[in-house]
Parts: sequence; C-alpha cells; structure tokens
Amino acid sequence: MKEYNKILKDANIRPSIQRLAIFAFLKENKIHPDVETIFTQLSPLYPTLSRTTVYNTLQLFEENKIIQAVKIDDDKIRYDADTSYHIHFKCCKCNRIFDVYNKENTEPFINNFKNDLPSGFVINNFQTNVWGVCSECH
Amino acid sequence: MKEYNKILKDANIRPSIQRLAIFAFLKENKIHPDVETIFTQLSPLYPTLSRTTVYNTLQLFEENKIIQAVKIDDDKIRYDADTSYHIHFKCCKCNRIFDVYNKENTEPFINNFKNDLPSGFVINNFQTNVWGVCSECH
DNA sequence: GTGTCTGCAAACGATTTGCAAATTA
DNA sequence: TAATTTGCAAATCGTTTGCAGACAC
Repeated sequence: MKEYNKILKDANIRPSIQRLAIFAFLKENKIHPDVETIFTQLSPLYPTLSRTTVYNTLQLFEENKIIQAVKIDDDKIRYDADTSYHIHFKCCKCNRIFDVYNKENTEPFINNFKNDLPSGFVINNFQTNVWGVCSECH
Repeated sequence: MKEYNKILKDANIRPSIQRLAIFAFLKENKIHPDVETIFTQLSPLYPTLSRTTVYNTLQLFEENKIIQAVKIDDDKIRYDADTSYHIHFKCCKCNRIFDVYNKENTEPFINNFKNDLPSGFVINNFQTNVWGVCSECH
C-alpha cells in the first residue's frame, strides 16, 4: 500500500517488505495482536520472516510513535496502530481488547491531571486500560 | 502490625508471617516494587522466604483487591498497596513511579467513559499510566 | 489429622543478544 | 561497497508449575 509506505517514510523508517507487512497487518487487523500473533499470521505469506524482525520492527514503530504498545496483559505486550485518543477495554474471559472512544469529550482526560503533576515533570505518553467482561462473555 | 492483620483478615486472607511482611513492605515503601525488589529487601529479614511465596502472595492480594498490579514496565509487573484513586507517572530515566492524585476532581475519570462502553460491558478494574521524565532527571 | 501454606527445583515463555548473511542506497 | 536490515540460534529473565515438607486450625 502506497499509503502505508508514506507513513513509514514520514516517520523516517525505511519501508522494507517486512516492515510494510507488519504495519499493514496492524492497520487492517484491529485486534491488538502480540508478537506471536503477528508472526504466525504473516509467516505463511512471508516464509523467511523471523520473530526477531517482528520484535525489531515493533520497537522501531513505537519509538517513532506510529504505533503504541498496549500494556494490558500480565505477560506480553500487545500493539495498536491507532494512535488517536481512545482507551482499551480488555475482556478477561475472551481476552479481546475493545477500543473505546469518548463521544462527549474529545480532549484527552490526561489534561485534567497536568495541574496535579509536580512541576518539571514532562509527559511523553499515557494510556488508560480497563479490565472487565464484555457483553458476549457475560 | 495489628492494623495490617485486620486488613488481611477482612479480605479473607490468613495473615501468615510472610503475607504480613509483604503487605507491610508494600504499605510502608511506596516505591511500586517488583517481585525481585520485594524478595531481596525482605530476604535478609526472613531468610527462608522464597520468590514463589512472593508471587503467590501478590497474586492472592490482587485477587482480593487489597493491592493493585501496575502494568507500566515492559517486562515485569510492579505492585501498589494504595487502592485509592490515583494515576501513575513513570520516569523513563530513573524508572521510579510517582503517584499523582487529582485535586480538582475526586471522581474517577473512568466515569466519563461509562456511557461510551457498549451495553453489557462490566468494568472490574481500570488504570491510567503516564510515561515521561521527572523533574530530577530532566 | 486434614487442609492450607511455603519453598525448592525445574520448566516455561516472552524478549533480547550476538553475529553472519542478505539487502539496499 | 558501506551501511542497514534480516534472521537464526543461544541466552536471559520474569513467571509458573509440581511436589514434598512445614504449618495451622
């Protein structure tokens, strides 16, 4: 996809085959996958793909802020290529993560907390996670 | 401490020596420690203490909601015995976690999101984490 | 005494590292 | 061809598991 190519280039990331494949997978499968899921899904399409490359690529993407690492599981990190403001709801039964967007207030709530931070503290990133049970599992 | 004894009993947790020691450590050292920190700090005082017991105990405490697991590091889980509403700020240079309380609004902001959840979704727990640089490290 | 709790050692699994081959500018 | 990227294998490290001994009601 030309579109993804541009996003990577704009982030100063060379758009290799593997990187484009991983980025496209994240954009087109909003399932907040972990490394293993990405690897096993793409492996048939790119037989030489290695886990190492998936790890390297995700780290590179996160450093350049075109994806976010979702720290919601106990053991592994999951990834999300949607960088617009939203929170994550994890169903503890089916383990799916749902994106929740705030309809009323488009301003990140973290702004409410800026005044409460000690002076001199600089925010790079923030994330809200919710755990519970989804309607299908209840 | 009698006080901690009561908290454990109220949560239906038998207050063994090890459990009391771990709970007291968390209450009196608000450093959001990981398992290894708890273990190495308490080990000299309780020479037979094992990592397994630390893991078991923390899991038990979390299930009974007298502590929370803080998912803010990439690799390990940290723990906090303060269950009042606040958010966590992690300094990416010194790796310390700072508690931030909201002075203006004591109501958990998650309430703003309740209307945005699909119907039938039930919240058990939530957490907001912020990453950045603290004033000392800047 | 019976059920619970503890702790050792081994296993497990996610992630990192070292390095050589392949790729690209 | 020089710098970057990839990918294999081994290592690392946080966490879990199996099980036997210790402890508590």
